[in-house]
Amino acid sequence: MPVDPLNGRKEVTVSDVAAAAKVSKATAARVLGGYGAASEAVRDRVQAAAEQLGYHPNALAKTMTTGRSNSIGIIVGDIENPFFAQATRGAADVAKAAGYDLILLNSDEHAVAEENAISVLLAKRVDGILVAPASTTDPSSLREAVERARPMVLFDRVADGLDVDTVVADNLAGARRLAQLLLDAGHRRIAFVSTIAHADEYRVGDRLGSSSVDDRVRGFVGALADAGVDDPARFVRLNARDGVPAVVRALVDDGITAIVASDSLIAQAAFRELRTLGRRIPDDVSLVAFDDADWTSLSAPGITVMAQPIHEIGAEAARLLIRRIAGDGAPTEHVVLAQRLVERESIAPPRS
Amino acid sequence: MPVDPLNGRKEVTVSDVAAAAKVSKATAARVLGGYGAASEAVRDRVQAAAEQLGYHPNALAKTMTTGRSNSIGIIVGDIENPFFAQATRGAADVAKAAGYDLILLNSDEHAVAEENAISVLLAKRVDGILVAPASTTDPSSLREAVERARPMVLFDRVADGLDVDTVVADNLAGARRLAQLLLDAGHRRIAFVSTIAHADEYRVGDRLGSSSVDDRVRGFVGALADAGVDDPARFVRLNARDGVPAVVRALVDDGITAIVASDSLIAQAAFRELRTLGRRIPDDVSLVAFDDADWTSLSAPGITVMAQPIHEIGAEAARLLIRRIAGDGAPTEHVVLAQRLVERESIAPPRS
DNA sequence: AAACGCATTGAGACCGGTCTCAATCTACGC
DNA sequence: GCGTAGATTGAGACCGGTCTCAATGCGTTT
Repeated sequence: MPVDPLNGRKEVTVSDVAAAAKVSKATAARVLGGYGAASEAVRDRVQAAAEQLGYHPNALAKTMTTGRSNSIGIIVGDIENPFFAQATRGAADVAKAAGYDLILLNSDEHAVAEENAISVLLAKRVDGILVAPASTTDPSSLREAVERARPMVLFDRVADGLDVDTVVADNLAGARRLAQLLLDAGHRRIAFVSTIAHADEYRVGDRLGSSSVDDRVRGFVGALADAGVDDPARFVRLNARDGVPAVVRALVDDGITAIVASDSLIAQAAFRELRTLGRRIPDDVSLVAFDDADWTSLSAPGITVMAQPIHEIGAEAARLLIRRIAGDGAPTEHVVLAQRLVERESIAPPRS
Repeated sequence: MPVDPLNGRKEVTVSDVAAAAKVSKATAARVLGGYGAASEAVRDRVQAAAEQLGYHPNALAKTMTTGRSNSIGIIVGDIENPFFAQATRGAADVAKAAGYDLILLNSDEHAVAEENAISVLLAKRVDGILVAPASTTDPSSLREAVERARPMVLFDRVADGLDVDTVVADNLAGARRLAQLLLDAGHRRIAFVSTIAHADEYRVGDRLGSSSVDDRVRGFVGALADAGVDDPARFVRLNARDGVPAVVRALVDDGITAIVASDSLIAQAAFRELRTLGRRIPDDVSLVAFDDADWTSLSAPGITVMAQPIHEIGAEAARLLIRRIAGDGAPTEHVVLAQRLVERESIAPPRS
């Protein structure tokens, strides 16, 4: 009867049950593990002994032999971010239905933390890994898992040069549509705001560090260019992490009449700053955003948003991963899910 | 050189490194595991071989021997709920700093799912478990972990009769204060709305299934009673899960002049319903709530809320758990963290 | 009773690391 | 050179389960 080092308490093993049931360890394991063959008499005896002794399986020992842990690792930027909480929930539900649990790690969108998370998960022999990559352009931290042939699926953003499955929302089309709404309302001075880090001011053709933001910017710029707006890239504001309020203030001072916020946190900060500046939405500045956060329907005015199928992104990523774990060797898939426009009251024609 | 069953790929073991470095398996393990003694020459040789062969540790094998997994299980109602996402983030940060990762499972506030989650976590030999219990009054699903002496800390709610550490917010005081604000504004017909399931209408002395809601109701009722309100229990509405809007409608029809929403989701539904009914906040109905959700500061009017220290609840729970894992045998602790009132514009005197 | 086929069972190896303790090595002091 | 003490090393057991295959048991047919 072994001793549990955490507290000296004993965990009952298959061997203990076997001895009590007067069968071999292998037979007891067959009964308790639910594989192989056992006579009804032996089975009853083993199960009675297991219940009597209080046997509980050790999943680690099982994994040691089978190589299967029934765990899936999931690495998100920050679980506190509603986007990741929802995607994680979607993934968790699909995983749970298939008999997997999730090991959760936050990367804070940093490559070092992401690489460390990958190592931890590989050491724990997870069956597969879901990642919202910290970087689209430098996926080096993800290569280890790929090289060790551990199934991996990326969600929300892709990683350039990595041949793995991906599940993202159609940010290009979503951004085009948001921009088009503003253009249709008569706006020409429309800004796009993101917090993403980028070395310089945005130029057409730049590849941004997050493909979801890159797609949004390209959709935005493309729609403006198609509408004949001169040099639309000058309306793109990146690196806003140090202060969305300041960026919004400068934009308003520059005569911007509409803002596309890359996510709901940015939109929230913009909303607050416009309120502070005494600028009315949408009379003075129209505001639209990605993601249908709760507040966007409760603010006055409600904000027109492009809602992502967040839950489904997580769920689909988990489905793909589980198929890979099961041995699916088909070519990699790149799923692009449609976004849904939610029109509210934050768009009006510019004041001119 | 073993074969990985997931894909036939080989993982390098300590034995492989030992052979390459011409030392025993035990010596190679000492170097790679960072324990015991090894000469500098041997150490260099082993590390070079490990790097050359691409050795990666197997955490499961280590746990088999040490009994320590460096994983903490966390069971929340629903990770998509901002409360749990934030608490989880708080826990994850403390855990990570102490060298632990989190295994996340959702209970959906169901005892069966919670019991299953406990079993999964125990099978995986997590070092400890954090739980937001599905039931305060029936903690049977949690007993297994306690009986098997696995460290456990409850957060957000307690479980009656379970001798484990707990971390909760001071909901009693928070509710008294919210109620007092409304009383001070002149309200006497104040309703408290919760979605919690309860067999009958609330009666003073009833023990509700979630201690956080129970505390809120008791604080609410207590404040009203102290203010001389006759039979305040009649203003408590439970079981609103099937339709906060209908509950709000009925309350308004009954001449209720103020509402205390037990959480921000309920407040949100009430806000929408009042808006739909054409009732102005706070002119017609004052509305206050627990939790400082984003939307409560962006709505018009902003909602006065009692903000919980959510992040800190998760973080403190993880700190207590890590102490227990480390062998702390002190009597159980019951931490009650203060809430913070955030006053906005949702309170006005009743119309009379 | 013997032969055959199938089901059941047990012995032993194995997963990949940690731990214990005796054997061996090394450095130092006399 | 010898003895001693401490450092280093290796052999083997062990964690708790799964897997393989030969041995055994059982039922049926000839």
